[in-house]
Amino acid sequence: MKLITRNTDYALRALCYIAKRKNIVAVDELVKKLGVPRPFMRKILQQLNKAGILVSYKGQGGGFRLKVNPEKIYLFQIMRVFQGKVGLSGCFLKKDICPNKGECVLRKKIHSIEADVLRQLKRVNIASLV
Amino acid sequence: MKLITRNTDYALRALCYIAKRKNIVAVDELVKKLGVPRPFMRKILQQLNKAGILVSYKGQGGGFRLKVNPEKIYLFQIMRVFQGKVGLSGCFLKKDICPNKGECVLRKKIHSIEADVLRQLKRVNIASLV
DNA sequence: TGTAATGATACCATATTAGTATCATTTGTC
DNA sequence: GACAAATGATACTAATATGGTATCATTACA
Ligand code: FES
Ligand code: FES
Repeated sequence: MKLITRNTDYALRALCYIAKRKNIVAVDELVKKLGVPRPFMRKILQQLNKAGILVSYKGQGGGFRLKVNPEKIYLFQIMRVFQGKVGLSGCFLKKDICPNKGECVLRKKIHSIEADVLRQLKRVNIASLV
Repeated sequence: MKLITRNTDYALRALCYIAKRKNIVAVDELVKKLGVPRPFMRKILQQLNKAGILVSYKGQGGGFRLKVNPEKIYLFQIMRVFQGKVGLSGCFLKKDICPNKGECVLRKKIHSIEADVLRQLKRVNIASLV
């Protein structure tokens, strides 16, 4: 079981690098510095752009920069982009139409743990990683 | 992203049921009560048996019972049986031989979050779910 | 207008998860 | 002892998620 997948991890490193450089950074530079396969890196950056975390510039001299301050980009956000929402572990029984949902202790406990994990992930920002 | 997979979930429910019944329970009974596919349920129970969480009895009147008190069976253990260790999200860069390992802030942060998740998972026992 | 960059999209490979099928072994009951 | 009722072991299949490639379109600077 892993909390963080590869694309989240790469994304984090890319963001950290871009945050340090404080400038527009092109894919090629990131690829060289981080050793991630170029097409994969491109895809990841494009996703971050779509998610509103990066801003992209096309054409010569183009690349990516952070859209907001690194203090305002949270681990939580990045994970959501690449790994979807946390907390989908609903009732698997009876095709998710469990009548028991309201009182189920298991469900409640798991939810509270998930909530706690989220709270932590929301506290880690890119600035704190640089 | 889901913290808990299906087999962990089924296992938990099965364990809760067995804990309540305080008796030897056969697969057929669990299948009827929980609505989980029979062969899948069997596989799960066998894994729990191997993991030392259940004890099995063969032959007529056979089935499964808890090996230890439900207070001493933790969510953490069950997850480990079906989902492996938590915390494998090491450095994906450079084929896991990152020279940077010692000082990497990202790594440290993630580790501390993982440790926290584990701490919580270790606190939830089957008795508290029944 | 050429070229250096990203955008969009479709595709492929591998791993993990979810589930099935089958036969062997043990054990209580007649 | 024979038989049936249970689990043990193991191998297989299907679906989904992850990790990654390939290709062409679009934009914008020089
Ligand atoms: S049994 Fe359905 S939500 Fe818990
Ligand atoms: S960069 Fe390798 S462990 Fe963080």
